[in-house]
Amino acid sequence: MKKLADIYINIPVKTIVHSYTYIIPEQFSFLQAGSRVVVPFGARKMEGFVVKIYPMDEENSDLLKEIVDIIDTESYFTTKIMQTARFMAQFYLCSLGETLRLFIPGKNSIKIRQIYIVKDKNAEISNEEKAVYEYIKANPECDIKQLQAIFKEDAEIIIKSLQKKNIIDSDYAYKNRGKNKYKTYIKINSTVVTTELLAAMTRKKVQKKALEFLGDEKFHSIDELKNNGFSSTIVKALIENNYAVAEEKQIFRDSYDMVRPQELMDIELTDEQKNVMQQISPYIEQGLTKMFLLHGVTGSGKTQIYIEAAVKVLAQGKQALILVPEIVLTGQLVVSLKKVFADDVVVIHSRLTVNERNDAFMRIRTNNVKIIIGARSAIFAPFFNLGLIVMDEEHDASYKQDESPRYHTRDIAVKMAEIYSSVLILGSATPSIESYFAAQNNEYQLLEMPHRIDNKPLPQIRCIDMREELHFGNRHILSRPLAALIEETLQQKQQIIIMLNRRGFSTFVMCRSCGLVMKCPQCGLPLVYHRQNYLQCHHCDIRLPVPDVCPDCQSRYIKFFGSGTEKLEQELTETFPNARTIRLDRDTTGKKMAHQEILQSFKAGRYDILLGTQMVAKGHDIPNVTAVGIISADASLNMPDFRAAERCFGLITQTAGRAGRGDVKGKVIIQSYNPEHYAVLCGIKQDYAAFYKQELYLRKELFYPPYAKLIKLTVQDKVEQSALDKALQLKEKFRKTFKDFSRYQIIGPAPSIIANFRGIYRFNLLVKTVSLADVNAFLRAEKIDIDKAVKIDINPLNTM
DNA sequence: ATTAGCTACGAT
DNA sequence: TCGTAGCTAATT
Repeated sequence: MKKLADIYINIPVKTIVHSYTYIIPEQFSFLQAGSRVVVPFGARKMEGFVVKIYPMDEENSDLLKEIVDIIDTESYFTTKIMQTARFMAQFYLCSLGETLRLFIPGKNSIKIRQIYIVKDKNAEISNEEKAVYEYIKANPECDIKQLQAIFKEDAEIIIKSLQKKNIIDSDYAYKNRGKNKYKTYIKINSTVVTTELLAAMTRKKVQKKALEFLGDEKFHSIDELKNNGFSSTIVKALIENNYAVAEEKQIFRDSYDMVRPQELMDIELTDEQKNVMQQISPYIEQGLTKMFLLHGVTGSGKTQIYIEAAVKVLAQGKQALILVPEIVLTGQLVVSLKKVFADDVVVIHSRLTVNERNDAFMRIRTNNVKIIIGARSAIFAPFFNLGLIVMDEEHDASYKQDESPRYHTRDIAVKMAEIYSSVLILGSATPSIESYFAAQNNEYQLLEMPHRIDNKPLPQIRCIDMREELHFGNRHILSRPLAALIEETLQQKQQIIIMLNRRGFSTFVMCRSCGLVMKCPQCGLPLVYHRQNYLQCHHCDIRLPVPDVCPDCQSRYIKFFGSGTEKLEQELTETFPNARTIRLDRDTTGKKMAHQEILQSFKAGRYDILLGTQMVAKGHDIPNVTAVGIISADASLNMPDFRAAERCFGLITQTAGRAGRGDVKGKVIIQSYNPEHYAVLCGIKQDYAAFYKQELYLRKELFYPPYAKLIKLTVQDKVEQSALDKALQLKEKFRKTFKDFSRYQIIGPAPSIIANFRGIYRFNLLVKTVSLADVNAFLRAEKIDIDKAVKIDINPLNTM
């Protein structure tokens, strides 16, 4: 009897939330849930994911179409992946198709294109259409791109005309996106090549030599033979004479292959580290689900904990996933981990090619690799048996995906720790308020490492009130004390890091005659001036020329205001002409490895001063850095966002933590316009507990996380008023459904930070609730989950 | 995301 | 009255 399959279509569209049912044809009767298939969908063919298989009910089967092809012979999505994807679809209010596609490299397994075929082979064709007709006849799988390349703009018109006359028809062709890479290996055929045979080989000298080389009966690659002086002709002869057998083996592309394992040093753990490991180990050994929050100050040796935990997991024969916020931070970790785990390490991040990613996933799926390092997308790898998830810098905003589905890696990691029965370690020097709160409430077990390794002191921090600097007539970016600290550090041949969290030269451009601020024509945000003489929108990245005169009043009095890293760089080179300065921000790290190279050469001592955006604050360990300057940690305090203080405190603590990692005590200077703000005060004292207490108090007062859960709803429409009206209606419905103001609140509608982007107007509603599930159900009941005019962001990082 | 199908308006 | 652009609804 035939079977049916419920299938989700691989389409990232929120209006399609349910599965579609197809007939499984006889030849594919082996299909299982979790397989990827090709199905007809509307007029097209699409990739689909089988989620359920059941016997066919004869009644309405004639309405159903058949699966046309399969992509996998065995199930691609494991049961555990299915569970994770189901959780995500439920939690983030999107379709299972949308979440499942995250688990395949490149989000599509096949590439589908429309092709044209000749239907009527003997048709009478007019002269102007003849060439196209003949081309399609001669090239059975040609698509619109090929035809356009030859017949230019005529192609489309003629195709339409031919289709209308029923002379040609369209169909869909598809091919696998990933290509496996193979290499030929050969092995001596010992049943044929006996010692007697070798002894009798007098004529084929080179072949004899080659066979002696292959004496160990193991597989050797053709490359290896070539490198040892045996040409491909010899290899061919060996195989033809049946002296050797050949085999194709899949090889895995690995862009980190050049990072070779170094000699392993035995590292003695500190008492703090030992204590932490004692708490973690039992859960790993017994394979239990357990969440830890590892709160360790900068330089306390959290990485060593990750390594030790991974060693323990490997001993259990399981895999360990180590997540870092950004690709660039993988570099250092890869080196540390390769020291210990050699080729058992694989790296995954979004800049890998689809093929590299495919290979990495294959190695993980087949348990060929045990340690997986990666940025947030690595959580979607097909783990064989996952025993440990580490999330380093768990507070970091890059763990949140900014486009649909807007997941937070931490939410998924917590769920996966349950599903895989594994240990989760969230590590940070400045944990997110939510995570620390969860630890206080025993949802996570708190592990504290308050001391630096070897009891190195935390840096000494001084705060400079920039308002006073201005009173003294200092209009520079650098305060006098910071300039003095730089001078002193340079003289001692030590290194300096300076952080200014804004790239570009000036932060806004204004006409001094009429006050017009140059804004992005697409999204309306102020444009930033860059020294290579262009204006750039830091939201949508478009570049515009600098106007000579004001577009409004024609005045030539256009001035640049505010300071970015480019201006800071200029000031530093002017003030310290002998210092070697290097800048690190998104503009200097365009190429794939540039970030790594800049840090490497700074670490190697080829530069004295490293300046840049928050990139300079993250994760690296450079012993000769003894001084750190923070120019604008408090700039974010002026933003109307409830997480502004948390971000400011984190930035100060993280950046200051770069200083004094070697033998000399570090010195840090913070320049501030809000020196009395608690985020700055606690940052200076490096006092997380005090900051947490103060922040928690405010969060409770204002009903923000961790006391409330947030949902941001963005209503968008081409007509401003329609968007606003719709938002107001939604707000009204919410108010009617949730009357308990102490438990359910809705704020807004407020224009989005990019209120008008490409002619679409946006308004935000912010829901604050004690129960995400309740509001979730409400949004489903109101069909907001399938309304393409409303974007839903569960646990948004910013509220604007 | 695509596309088939329908409505409304303009040229013939 | 036909043709086409623009919008909507449906995709098993």
